[in-house]
Amino acid sequence: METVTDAALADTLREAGLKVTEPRVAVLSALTDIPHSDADTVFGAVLPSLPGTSLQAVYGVLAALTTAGLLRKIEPAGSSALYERRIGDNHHHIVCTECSAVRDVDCVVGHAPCLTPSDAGGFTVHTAEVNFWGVCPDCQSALNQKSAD
Amino acid sequence: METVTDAALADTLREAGLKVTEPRVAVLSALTDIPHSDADTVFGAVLPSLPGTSLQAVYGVLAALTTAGLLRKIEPAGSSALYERRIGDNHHHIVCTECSAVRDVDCVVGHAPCLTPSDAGGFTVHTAEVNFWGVCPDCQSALNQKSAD
DNA sequence: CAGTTGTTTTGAATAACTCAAGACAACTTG
DNA sequence: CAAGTTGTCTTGAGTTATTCAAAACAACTG
Repeated sequence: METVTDAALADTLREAGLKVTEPRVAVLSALTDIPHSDADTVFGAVLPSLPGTSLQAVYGVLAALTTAGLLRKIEPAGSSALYERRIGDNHHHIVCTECSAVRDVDCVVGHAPCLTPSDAGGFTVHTAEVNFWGVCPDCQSALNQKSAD
Repeated sequence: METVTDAALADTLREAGLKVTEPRVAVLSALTDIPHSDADTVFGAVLPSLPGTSLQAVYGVLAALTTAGLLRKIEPAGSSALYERRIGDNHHHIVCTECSAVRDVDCVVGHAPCLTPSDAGGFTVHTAEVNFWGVCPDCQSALNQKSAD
């Protein structure tokens, strides 16, 4: 089942004008399974299939794929850099303040007034980023349990 | 002129239930003059008036003041943590992608639909954060000049 | 299949930040 | 106004995420 996807991933890489290498396919595959992963998590995910890989290689691949537009890099305050394959739509993220879990949040379509600041102070605005902070369901349960004791 | 402000800053600290110390007053004063400064910049700003200060002391003061609610800590992707005194209003920031300069952006009052995500996926949303990315006037000029050559 | 270009490996270095223990100063109480 | 207590600052070292550089290596081109 991996192989099927791998061919598609290889095509994706080729279309982006990148050489197809094992580490790159592995990283893409890992991020397909576990989005919002940091470099170390990706490294851990690709290690079984690529025993000779190093963390630095993962950093290199992530940087290359991000530059090529295949990955999106997000850097929530307090966390290390996370990567995801979902690109092209400007969706947002919600981060759990308890466990740092990240989840995608769709932007309300055709309804993005925050993307145009009232006064940009002479800046030319290129992109807008929205991050939400809250508590994920799991941590809510945990907190409720604790307060119930 | 500093002394006048210092008394006010001391009061601010006292009102927040914090002990009034020279490093704290100096840090508050520095951030009044140069907002959106990182720890190192603050350190450089307070060093003349407090020759014996260390960077760690600044980190400690910044953390204490942030916890007390006197400072707001912002962590734009790619930059180190920045601090500002403007708190209480949830204004946003625009960061220059060229020089990392930061500027405040007022939120459109009573007009914050982005603060309520369409689907929070079970998360309890506490706060929303909006960051803009663009090019500051200075860097625009620099870029225009370059392309005109 | 050989060559070129670009990628990965290996090793080390950097920067931002944190932790811990003792010295010290600020507010409180008598 | 002096002494005590509490909390802050100083000093020093350590951690983590990330980046840099050079040599070994593999992928696409013709």
